[in-house]
Order: sequence, then structure tokens, then C-alpha cells
Amino acid sequence: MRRPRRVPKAGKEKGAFVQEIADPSVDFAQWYVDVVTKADLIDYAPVRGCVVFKPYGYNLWERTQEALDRRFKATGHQNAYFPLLIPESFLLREQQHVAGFTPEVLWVSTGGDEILQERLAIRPTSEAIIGPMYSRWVQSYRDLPILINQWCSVVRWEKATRPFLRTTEFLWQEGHTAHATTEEAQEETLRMLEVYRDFYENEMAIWVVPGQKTESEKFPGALRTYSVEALMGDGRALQAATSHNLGQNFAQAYEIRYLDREGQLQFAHTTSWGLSWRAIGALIMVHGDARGLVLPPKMAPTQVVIVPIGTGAEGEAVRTRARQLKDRLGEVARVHLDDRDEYTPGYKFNHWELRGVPVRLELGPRDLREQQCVLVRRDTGEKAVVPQDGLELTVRALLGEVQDNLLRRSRQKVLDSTREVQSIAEIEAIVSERAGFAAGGFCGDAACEMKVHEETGATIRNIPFAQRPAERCAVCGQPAKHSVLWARAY
RNA sequence: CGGGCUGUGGCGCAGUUUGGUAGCGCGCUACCUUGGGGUGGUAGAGGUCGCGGGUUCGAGUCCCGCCAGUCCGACCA
Repeated sequence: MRRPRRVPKAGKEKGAFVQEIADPSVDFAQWYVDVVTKADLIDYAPVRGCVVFKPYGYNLWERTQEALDRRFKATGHQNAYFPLLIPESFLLREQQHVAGFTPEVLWVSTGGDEILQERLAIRPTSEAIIGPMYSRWVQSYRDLPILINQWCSVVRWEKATRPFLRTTEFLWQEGHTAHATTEEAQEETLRMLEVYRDFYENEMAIWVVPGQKTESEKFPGALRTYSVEALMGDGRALQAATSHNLGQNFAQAYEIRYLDREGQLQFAHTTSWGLSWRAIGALIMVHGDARGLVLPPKMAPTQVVIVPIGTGAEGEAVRTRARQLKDRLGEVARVHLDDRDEYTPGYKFNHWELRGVPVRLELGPRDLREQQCVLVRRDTGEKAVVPQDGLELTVRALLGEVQDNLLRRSRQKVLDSTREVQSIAEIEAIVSERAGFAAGGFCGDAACEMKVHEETGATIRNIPFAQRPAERCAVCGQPAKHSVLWARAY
């Protein structure tokens, strides 16, 4: 179905609340572009697929970093930094890895006016530079495990780009670990996947499905790849983070070897795991609505915006009280007082709703007289008149309730949008109306996987840890090895 | 990478068919007014028409190339 190129946006008609963004139920893609630009998250840069991450958007990334970094440290990891440039010969050493990545590698071939003897790849991911370093650092089993993470950007020459979801350069973190045993490596791989699941659920309020990738969907060079998969507001899936057990493949390619207790030379077992600013895209597409962003309190740069109402002496009294409330609430929340004189209250309501602020506090002359204020929550739009007395507790509780509600809503959406399928026709039906996940049996044959992809555009998102009963492959009817989730993915 | 569409003050658009030297709404600036869901008024500022070439006396408008955005497809961790 070809959509109109541009859905007309509402003009300045009276009564139109949202006048800057497309209706997500009509054109979700346009809505997304409108939100990321109009809510001040990004601006487009001059190079294809590159964006400027503006302060309000970057703030979301800073919270992502803080929340994840805390979890990485708690699981024994340290941060380090490896170079942006990778010698071509390094990249070539792991065969599957090369085949997977070279189509989208950007190369540096000159420095100043000097033509380089060996081309340098701008990292598309850092296995090829970290592996050789680990090789130097590891001699003995006593040097293991190595548990390192780095925050950086990587570059991939993508053909079709979208802000956050697929960009030429993107911010992410990549953890790289080396272990003495296969068991340890596998534990680490699953431990970090669980960290991602916990982060999405408890910080982003996004319900995700953890599981294993199929052979054809796994990371180039990996033994096994795991992912957490999320469901966007339009029914398409998004791979929200991945964790790879690299087995001994990279250890062999980069000669990461150690002497074990018996004096035998062994290859280490390595893992890598990553989460990118794509998480911000998920945040937008899971919670956003027709008025724009909806941010869970834990991620919101501003959790409570105070809008004072009133003019003259009355307005001054309101503002004075608003400042007092701001100071009080500052103890329990991130509060912003919008006391700009040049905008009306109604304008500010729309302004902050577009930016997803979880709770708005309105304070006017009436409230001053009654020692009350009005709280409006962004997720449901509900208004409540509450006493100023004890406001700290009221607000803290409300923020908690918004956070919880968003997670509940996200979880319910995944449950409601996951439907059992017995045939390829049923998969087709679900993905064609972009209704979410199709859950069904899979025999494990890549041919069946490919057939579904060709006929419906859907891919196997993962093989969920939480297996459903599935006797037969929904594609070929042969006995199923496991139940999987199909969906159209970003 | 293939096909479609788009690019005109900060934003949204008209003007392109039929070439004649750029316009509207919002926003912005100043002042007044208003303020519980995008107040109203008066006076202003702001544009190498994405970039480069070509045709022409003359190009926003016609032709070619490129860049960027976007949709569909292919590809993709």
C-alpha cells in the first residue's frame, strides 16, 4: 500500500490540540519523524544518515548510560576505550565477521596528503581491534576473565536510515569479555541479556521478550546470539539489545590463548553485548501518542513541569508560591518551573506534552486561595486537584504510578499483540496488518525461515526463553523444535 | 542499491503546467492586551528558491548531474 507522501498536518484551526505532528494512527512513520524533530531530540546533519543529538534528546541517552553503567559495574565490569580506526588486516582475520560487515564499512585511505599503506576501517563494531589487544593481555588462566565495556560510537554505511533506529553513525556501548571456560562465557552472555531486560523493564517501562536468535539471524562470527525484542506502537518489532556468545571463534582468529592449571595452552571463550541509541527510538515508539512523546518518569529529563497561571499582582503571588513548590518538589523529583511570561498556559501545556513530561503541575489564583494545585499526568491525561500540603509525597507516588502504568500498558500490548499461528497464511495475516508477533512452531530449517521472509516480509525475531507448546512447524508441518516469534521488524 | 515522491525566510505551504525578477499562514522582534488547553491587536525584521552546470534577452519555473529527506522494495546484528 502506497501512502500519501505527506499527511497534511493540522494548521492553526481552533480546537486543534496537536498542530505540529502527524496522526500516528494514520501515518506512524511520519509521526515518528515529526516527534523526534519537534520534541527537540535530534536535527538532521548534512551527511546521509547522520543526526545531531540535541540536548533534550541527549539527556535521555545520559540516563540510559547511567542506568546501564550502574548495572555493568554491579556485575563486575569496567569501562575502557579502544581506537576508532582498525587496520584492514585485523578486520580480515575472522571470516564470517568479515563477510557480515565489510559491505557497510567506511574506509580511511589517506591521512593528510599521504596515501596510507594499509587502509583503516572506521569501526563498525570493535571485536577486530579488541581481540588483538586481549591476545596481548592474556597469558594465563589467572588473567581471566576480562570484563570490559566501552561507550563509543560506531559507523556503518547503511542504505536506508532512520533517526535512532538505523543511522550511519550511532552511539552505543559494547561489552567484550574473555573467559577460561565455555560455561563461564555462556553465563556471561545470558547475565548481560538479563541486564538489558531489567533495564528495559525497570527504567524504560518497556516489556521485552528475551530469547535466542536463529542461526541465520545471529551475529556474524558468533556461536550463539540472544536478543531482547520489543514491540512498537505500530505493531512492528524492534531488536532492543543483543548479547553474543562468540565461542572460541574470535579467540582463534585473534589468538587469545592462555595456559590452564594443567599447563595446557587453551583458546579463551569470548562474548560481546551491545545496546545502542536505538533504545531511544524504542522509548519513543512504545510510549508515544498523538500528542507526542510520553516519557517514563525514570527516563524523563524533567519529571514535573510547573505552569503558573495568572496576571498582575495575583500572578506574582502565584509565581512566588510556584517557586516555593519547585524547591519543595526538587527534593523528590526533577522539576522545571516554566515561568516564561511570553507564552500562555495553554501553549505551555502543549509544549511540554509534546516533550513527554510525565506530570504537569498547574497553579493558579484559585489554587492559591484553596491551598491546592492541579496535577495532570501525561500517560492518561487525568487531572487531579490535590492539597499543597504533603505535595512531595503525592508527586512521588504519582510518578511511581505513571512509571508502573507505562510498563503495565507495554506488557499488555505485547500480550494482546501476540497471536498463535499454525500456518504461513496466519503469519501473513498478522504481519500484513502489522498486528504484532505471530507465535508458532518452527522446525529449525533455514529454508522454512526464508520462505516466510520471502512471502510475508516477516522474520523470526527470536526463540523466546518462555516457550509455548508447539507441535508442528507453522511453515512445513514437520515436528517443531521450538516455538518462535515472527514479526515485521525495524 | 533499484523505483516513486519531495526540497521556496525558523515551521507548514502556494507559485513550476503556460519562463518576466517571490507570496501566504504560523513563528520571530517591539509595544499594548490577554492568561485554568496553542489570547487579541498595531508596527517591523527575515529568502543566494538544496548544490552545480546547461538552454534563454531573462530560470523558483525548462534540461542534465549531484546532495539531502521520505515511502516502497532489496539488504541488514
